[in-house]
Amino acid sequence: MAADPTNPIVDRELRWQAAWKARHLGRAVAQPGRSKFYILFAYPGPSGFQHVGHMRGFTYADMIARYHRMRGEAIFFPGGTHASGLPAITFAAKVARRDPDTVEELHARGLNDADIASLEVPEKAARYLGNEYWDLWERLGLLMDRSTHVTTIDLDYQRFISWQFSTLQRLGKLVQKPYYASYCPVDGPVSVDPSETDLSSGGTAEMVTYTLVPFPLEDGRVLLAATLRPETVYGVTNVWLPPTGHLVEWQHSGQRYLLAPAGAARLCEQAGGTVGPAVDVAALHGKTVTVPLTRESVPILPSSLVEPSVGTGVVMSVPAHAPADWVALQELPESERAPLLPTVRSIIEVPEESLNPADRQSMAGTGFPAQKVAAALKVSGLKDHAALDEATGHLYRLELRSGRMSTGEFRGESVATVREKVARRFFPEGGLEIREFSQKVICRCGREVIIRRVPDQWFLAYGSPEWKSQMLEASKRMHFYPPEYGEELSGIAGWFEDRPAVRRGKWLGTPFPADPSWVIEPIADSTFYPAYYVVRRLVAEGDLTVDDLTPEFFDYVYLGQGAPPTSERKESWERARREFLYWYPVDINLGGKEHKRVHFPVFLYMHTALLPPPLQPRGIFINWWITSYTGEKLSKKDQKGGAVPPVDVALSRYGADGLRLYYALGASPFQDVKWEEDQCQNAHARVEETLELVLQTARGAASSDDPLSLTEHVDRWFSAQLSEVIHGVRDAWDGYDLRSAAQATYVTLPALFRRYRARGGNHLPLLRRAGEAWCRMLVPITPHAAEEASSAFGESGSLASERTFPTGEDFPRHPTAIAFERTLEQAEEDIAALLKVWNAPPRQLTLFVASPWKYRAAELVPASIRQGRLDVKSFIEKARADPLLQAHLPDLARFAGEFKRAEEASAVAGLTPGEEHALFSGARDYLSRRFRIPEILVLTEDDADAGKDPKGRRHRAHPGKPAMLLE
RNA sequence: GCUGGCGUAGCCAAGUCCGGCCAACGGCAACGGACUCAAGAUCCGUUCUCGCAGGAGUUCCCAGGUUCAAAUCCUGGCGCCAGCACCA
Repeated sequence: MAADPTNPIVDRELRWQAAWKARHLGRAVAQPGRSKFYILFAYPGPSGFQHVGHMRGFTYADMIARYHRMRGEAIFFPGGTHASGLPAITFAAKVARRDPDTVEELHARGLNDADIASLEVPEKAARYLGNEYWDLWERLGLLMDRSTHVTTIDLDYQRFISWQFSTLQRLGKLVQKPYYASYCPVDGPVSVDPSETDLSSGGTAEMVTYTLVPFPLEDGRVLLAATLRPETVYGVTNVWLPPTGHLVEWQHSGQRYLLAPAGAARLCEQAGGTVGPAVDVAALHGKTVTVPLTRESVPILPSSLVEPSVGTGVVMSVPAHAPADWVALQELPESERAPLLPTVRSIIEVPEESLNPADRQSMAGTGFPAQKVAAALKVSGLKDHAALDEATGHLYRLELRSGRMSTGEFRGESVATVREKVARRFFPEGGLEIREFSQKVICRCGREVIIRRVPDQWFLAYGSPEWKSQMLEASKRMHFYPPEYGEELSGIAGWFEDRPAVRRGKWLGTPFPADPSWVIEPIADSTFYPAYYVVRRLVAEGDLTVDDLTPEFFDYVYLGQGAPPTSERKESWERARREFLYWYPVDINLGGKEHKRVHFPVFLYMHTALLPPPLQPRGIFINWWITSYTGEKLSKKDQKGGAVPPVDVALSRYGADGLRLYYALGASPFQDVKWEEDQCQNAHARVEETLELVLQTARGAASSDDPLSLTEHVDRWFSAQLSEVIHGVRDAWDGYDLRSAAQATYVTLPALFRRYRARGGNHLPLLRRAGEAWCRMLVPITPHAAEEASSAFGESGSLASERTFPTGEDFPRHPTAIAFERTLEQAEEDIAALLKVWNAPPRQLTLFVASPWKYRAAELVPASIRQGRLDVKSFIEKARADPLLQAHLPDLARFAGEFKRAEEASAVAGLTPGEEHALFSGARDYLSRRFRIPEILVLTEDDADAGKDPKGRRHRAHPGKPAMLLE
């Protein structure tokens, strides 16, 4: 990736990045006796070029790491790429077919045709992209340790994964059982997912599982119907077969079943058995079969509703509850229909009160449920597929959600629970099912993808109650950002089941140690890797070799079992063990919200299985996404509402600091943000402004460690505010409240400096100290600007990034100064309000400070508050006893109500009349400038006479709230 | 359907856990002003309604409820988004 050094922003940032590198700031150095901080983000899969959305989380990780570094902790911030599975293969395939966008990107990055051709090899593509990612991270200013860089297809990583799986197997975390996998007869296992890496069509297909229901004929053969609603067997009136064509015999466990050829072929793949002779359907029409459970005899009838390619091509008819069956029944000739009608019966009831208004409409009228729904949705006949499907789906959901059986042995129980119980009755030795895709799935090779039973699939036993509770137990001791995720996790654990751990087929990954014909799947091999980063660094530095990475080595390093093999390896092995114990556990694992359901739970599962409690992870941080205007997760192709620039373009426009501030300031991390380039532009401008403002404070006095002695009000106020803001920023960082930290540092502080200047403040040593603190506060979010500012202060010997974060302790606090200033601010608001309704340009403003007796009265207010309100009676009592107030009793009654508000101001401020007068007198120039009022007078209520105040406004004055006269 | 999340002024987005300090942080955009020959940048101000005196009225998806007091708590409704299994 070519960064353009002629761009001044880029140039500045490259310079500081080089400086960090020269001082090895990203390098993880264990410092025994000092606390450490291990943070990582879920490594990305090398599936293409990264965009501004990906960088959001990565940048948060760096901000947090940088803050911890400034708290004096040793930092471990590694990174890698996850090439296992399909991403690299997908990318290599795009290169191989010379996808125009991909080729253009590669050319733009300076690759020639030969380079591009080499990327057709997935492993090479993965390594190339991995390096690109790292370059990009460094350009963003992330201070990471590049010696940890690993790709999951590296040999050493595979050694590690191999150990992980042998160990899991030893611990009994792997179990073998049958599994139904999508499978191409030519290419073997394929993945059915919307990205269609393996497919030419059908990526959105879902796997549908039908229950099989046996209907014995008199001759012993069994018609095999397929259904999604086995509980409706109690309402069967007949069996449907296609009008023409043939069925085949399927012989399985000693039975002769009859079903359509497509279904028989599927069952052979999924359950075994063999296909026997064909049988013409016409020979079956009119015969009778026995309904299971009810033992009734019902006829076999032809109907065009049967689709031979779906299910078994045999359908059990339940006219009362299946709209299609009802309609088919109506379309039968009268001679066949008449005898059937009396047998139609409802077997499921939906209580009236569980219907919502829409349901109620569809279930209006009389008749059977299927009849009513078909009528409500205006189903015109069997050919009216759209309406029929809708009617079927509607009734299916309604009865599943709220229906109860009204007949049979499960009478009164809910449909949802009865469904499975009934299915088990048909085949006591274990239910027969047939699985198929909801739409045709075609492999890249052109063959149709089928579902095949894999009898000996290995699973990770996440469903195991002990393992599950171990995992949840560990999660209770963790910190989650946002905290709600902790709660959510126990919900996720509720449905988390065993997951396939390995598979056969073409994808990248580590061979399964127990049987190398399997490859370990990509989630299982990407959740314990934080442990490997520690070792990887030592391999990269040459302290360890790939040959060292034996199972015994990992037992020794991670589990503390065994001993180094030879005396010359002893030291290296021991060092690896020490480093691991130093850096572990993981303090924060950060990832996008897509990882909530799989990656993070498995990350915890793996750690609880393999490591003792003290080494369990301490925290998980989840960031939401940058989305496009349509609310979709952002991708480069989705550019509605404005083009999304590639990261390097965004970097040259807004700088790394601009982007970083955008991420931090735009929204809380726990919220999707719509991509708006204006916001970036603004963030960039704000960085430059802030830098400029900091640089201004650099001029003047030299640095000094002496305590500041402040005598002027504005200086005291400024110092006190700084102390408050800095403490607030520290608190925000401690809670990883990035947005508040950013807002205080880049919005509140600049405003504070401006007001200080506007109020005439110019205490150089104070400004100097404030500027130095500010520089360091800029480091976590905008590190390049921070270095630039810091160097302007002439601080040498160290970089801002290696200093400590300000504590605010060296700014004297003056609580009353803040309250005084607030009094002034309140007066400013009042003046502004007056000016708003004042037409002419103002000539003069007179401020009247309240009479001393009002201050005295205000002091009595707090003692007279009853249930949050001023109790006027007791207030007057108290005043009556005070000599100063006796003369003003009538006024007191009039002002009592208003005192409530005015009291707040003066009680906080602790103002005396003299102080208030001095405060406003001192602010005359400032107010005059700010409001463009030529003349400002400050009088007291008592020393003004009626001639100066004809409307008597001066009597509105309260302590802390002067009366005003605008002329 | 299940599970989770969300609905705040023109747009983005804080606040909601722990009710009052909220006409509601911040940003964008727009408008006015300063500066300028001009534009841009920058700075100041305004942007729910009304008001020639610092005030009043009406707001935080909708409808109820609790409370002296609700964007915030409770009940019901409407609407939007994501994940749902091998896909990292």
